[in-house]
Amino acid sequence: MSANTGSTAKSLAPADKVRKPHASTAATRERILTAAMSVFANRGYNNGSLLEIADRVGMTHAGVLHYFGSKDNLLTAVLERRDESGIDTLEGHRLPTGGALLQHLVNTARGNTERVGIVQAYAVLSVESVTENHPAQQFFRDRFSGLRTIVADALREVVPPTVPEHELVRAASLIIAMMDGLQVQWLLDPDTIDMASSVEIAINGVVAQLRAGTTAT
Amino acid sequence: MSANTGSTAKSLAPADKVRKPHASTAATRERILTAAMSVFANRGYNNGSLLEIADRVGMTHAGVLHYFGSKDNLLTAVLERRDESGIDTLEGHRLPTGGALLQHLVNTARGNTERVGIVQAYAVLSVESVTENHPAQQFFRDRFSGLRTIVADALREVVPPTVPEHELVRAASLIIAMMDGLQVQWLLDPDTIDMASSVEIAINGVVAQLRAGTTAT
DNA sequence: CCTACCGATCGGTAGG
DNA sequence: CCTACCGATCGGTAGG
Repeated sequence: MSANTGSTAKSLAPADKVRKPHASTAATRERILTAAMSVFANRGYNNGSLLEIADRVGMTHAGVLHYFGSKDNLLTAVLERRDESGIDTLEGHRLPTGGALLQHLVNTARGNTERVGIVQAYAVLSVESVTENHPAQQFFRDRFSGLRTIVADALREVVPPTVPEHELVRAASLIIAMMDGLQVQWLLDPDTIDMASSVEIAINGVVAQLRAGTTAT
Repeated sequence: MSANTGSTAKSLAPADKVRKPHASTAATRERILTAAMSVFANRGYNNGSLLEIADRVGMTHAGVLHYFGSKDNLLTAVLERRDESGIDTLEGHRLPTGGALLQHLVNTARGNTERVGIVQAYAVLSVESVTENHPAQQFFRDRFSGLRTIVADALREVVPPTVPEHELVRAASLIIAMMDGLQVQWLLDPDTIDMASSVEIAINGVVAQLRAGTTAT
């Protein structure tokens, strides 16, 4: 309502229409997304409230709904943001392949140590998604499926071509499972879990096992 | 209040007081616990309601509170029940050690395939516990800590004595993390994840790595 | 174990 | 982006 300016992206002809009504809708949406990510991380989706999110941004909960329509939509938007945890970068942006991707996973685990909020958001939301009628269920199903493919592809490049496909996929799911499970232990006990080196050791171990072809009982 | 008797364990003299008012307090508590486990599994703790639990048992939510005092207490009681998932048997009962315990883990993973409810309850509640002020936070911190010790002890028996303690604990945390993470992927995609054989392969891999002493970078 | 009730909170809508 | 409001739900208590 009041005469806000705040130009951010779109270049407008000087005195075009009403001369920038708000502090840029896009920027406000970003602030809401950041707050929402944090609240969902700390409380979970069901237990996190629009009021708490709104308070952090300095508006009412109706204001938040004005920007995202519903709580479900807000969650979806949070999950689809690309800037999140390193492991998420796996999907959107350009990604390394082969050994470089495996190294990227280790780097991600290391970097995640300084991103508790994001780690916790994904840990909490991914598991919460298995509950009834959770709006993020399909998102995480697809995400795990995509991750498995990417990691399996990377493994393929660093092991003998004789290793069968299903072993690559299984190894990939094990690596992803291990990273996710470690995050939970680390969140509960940050001092006794060393995510970075554990992930590194585990990945090296999986690769070594695949190379040795000793994956049977 | 009213004259309850409810003989279940304690042997009472035949015509002692009022002669069986209810269907045994202990039995009712059990029925509530079973319902609560199921509801918490399907909805999580915060989102699961006393009303839904009460409905399954056929009473009002006030009735449930009569037996457990508060929702928090009910959760605690659910978590402390011993009959749950195999991996929980790890704490209470007599347990195998060494290779037999590792085999027990594999059997547990296999058996869990037919206990979706229990698996989901532990998966959901353990991760939900990392959120703010969650009543089960200490429970799961202790649980992970205890599991790490038990698995590390088992590993010690099957690898060379030269393997340092901290590597055993790290390997233990990796095994536990992997099992937990796999459960989430399996819950979302039961057909593409083979928990039993994956766990078996992973444990064998960890042991092989420890024996080979190649756990470094 | 129920009826009755309370205060609190929640997501969403109207309507500007 | 707010005020004002709604219906729904929730955990817990009183008081039997």
